[in-house]
Amino acid sequence: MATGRTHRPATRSRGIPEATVARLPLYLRALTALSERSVPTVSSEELAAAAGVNSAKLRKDFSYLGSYGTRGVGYDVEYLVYQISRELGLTQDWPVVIVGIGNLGAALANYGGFASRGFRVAALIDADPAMAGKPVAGIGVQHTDELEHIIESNGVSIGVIATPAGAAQQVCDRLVAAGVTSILNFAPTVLTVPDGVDVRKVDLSIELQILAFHEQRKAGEDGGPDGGPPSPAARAAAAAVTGHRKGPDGDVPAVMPA
Amino acid sequence: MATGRTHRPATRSRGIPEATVARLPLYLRALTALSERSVPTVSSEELAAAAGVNSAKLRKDFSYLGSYGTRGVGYDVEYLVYQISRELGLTQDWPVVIVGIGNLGAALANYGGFASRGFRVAALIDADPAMAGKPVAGIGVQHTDELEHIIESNGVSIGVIATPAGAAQQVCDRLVAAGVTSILNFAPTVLTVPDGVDVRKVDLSIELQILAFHEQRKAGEDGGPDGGPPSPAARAAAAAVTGHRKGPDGDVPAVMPA
DNA sequence: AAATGTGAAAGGTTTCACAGCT
DNA sequence: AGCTGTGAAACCTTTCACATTT
Repeated sequence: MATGRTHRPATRSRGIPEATVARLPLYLRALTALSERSVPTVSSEELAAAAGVNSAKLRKDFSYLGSYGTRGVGYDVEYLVYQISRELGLTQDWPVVIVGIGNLGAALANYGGFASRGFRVAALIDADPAMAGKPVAGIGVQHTDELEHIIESNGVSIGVIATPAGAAQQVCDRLVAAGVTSILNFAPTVLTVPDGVDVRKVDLSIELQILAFHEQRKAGEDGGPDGGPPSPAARAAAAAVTGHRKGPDGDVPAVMPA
Repeated sequence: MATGRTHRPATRSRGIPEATVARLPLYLRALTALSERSVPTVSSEELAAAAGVNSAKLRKDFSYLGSYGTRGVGYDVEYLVYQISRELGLTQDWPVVIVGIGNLGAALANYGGFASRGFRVAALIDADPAMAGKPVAGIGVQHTDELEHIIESNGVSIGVIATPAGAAQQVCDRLVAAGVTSILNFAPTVLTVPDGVDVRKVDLSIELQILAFHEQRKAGEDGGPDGGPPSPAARAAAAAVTGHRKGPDGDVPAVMPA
């Protein structure tokens, strides 16, 4: 127990696969661009190319939403924009709070992608009293003390955490207690949340590490049959190598009590 | 043709599944924290809890790396830190360039996660001549003209794109032409790259949209058996609703010519 | 003729459950 | 007794290929 969950089993009622849901925003973006050029219809082949996927996948994805295309013709751009927006819940607008207005928080606040498309930055919150009142992206920063009040009076259900790792779990707990049920976490920590709360994580150093893995493989590729078995040899020797780096991952690591 | 690729088929030689690779950094972070507390060994159960996964998955993941545990005991923390670091290629250091030193680029430059663990910010690059020479995170910003020179003279193989969407493909092309083979893309655009180049994408608005989808489902859940079939009804009516929003996704959308 | 929508096959990932080692 | 390592089962995702519709 106590481990909580991580995703959701899948989706309820209409059962759209999670992998499909994750691609809908991609399609929507490509469609929006087409819509602005007043392109009336698009084939699965064209749209797939614009979204960076293959057409069979796209058609399968759309088939979960319903039959919105016309055989021999393609998809009506405006209609699809509407259907996907609705499916994603973007026809209503979602007030969002951003907690932690450091470099990253400020960047997020200024990011246009929030403002357009259904999301509205309802408040910026920071623990530093010196930040209070300062305008960032045209919005005054409020102190953490106000957190519960802000969430409740604005009916916020989506929170963005851009604090140092050490503060993230605390902030998360307060957000959840105040009624937030979806969290986008930029802090390099595993958040523990009750059932029914969704967490998505964006982690820069993880992405870089994945790239490094593949990069290493590429390098080894022309170097002959190296990169072979890990050779479970000198344990003692290896153990000595490690040595503590201070500040393991940018901020306080704060691993679960568990 | 022209569509390029997106991931890699899987992995070469040792064949570690992609899903496992994506979790190694998570394990590494948890292990590093344990290492700092001088915890000598850890069970799959404990480590899994700290990393936010279940223990069967963790054991399966580790089994692809080799047999690094001791039955009845658990895993040696230091030894595992070393093995995972090595597997991820973090025992060498990777010079990285960040292109686009706006709000986000500056946040990335200041993010400690880069500096620690094998990544070194070799240069910050921006197209704005007014930025040139300004120190950000203790590093002087250089002009885009220098890009090729910087890449080549530093042997950079990993690039981070934090430019507006409209500039991203151009920057990407130049990075690739200069020798970069791994790209972390923060711009909300699909990048087209030649085979052999890896791209990973971090997209704030996509993450938010996925959260909104689930959030919407939650709301419908107590409202009875609503959120039912999409009801493929009035197309004309729906199409009228859309209407262009200016600035579709924060920045110039720049969809592929394709 | 062109392009969708979809069963069925193939491939990948997670979970189970237990044999095997310490 | 305790915990790892792993085949086998269950599940999810992608791709194939083609019947169906306009």
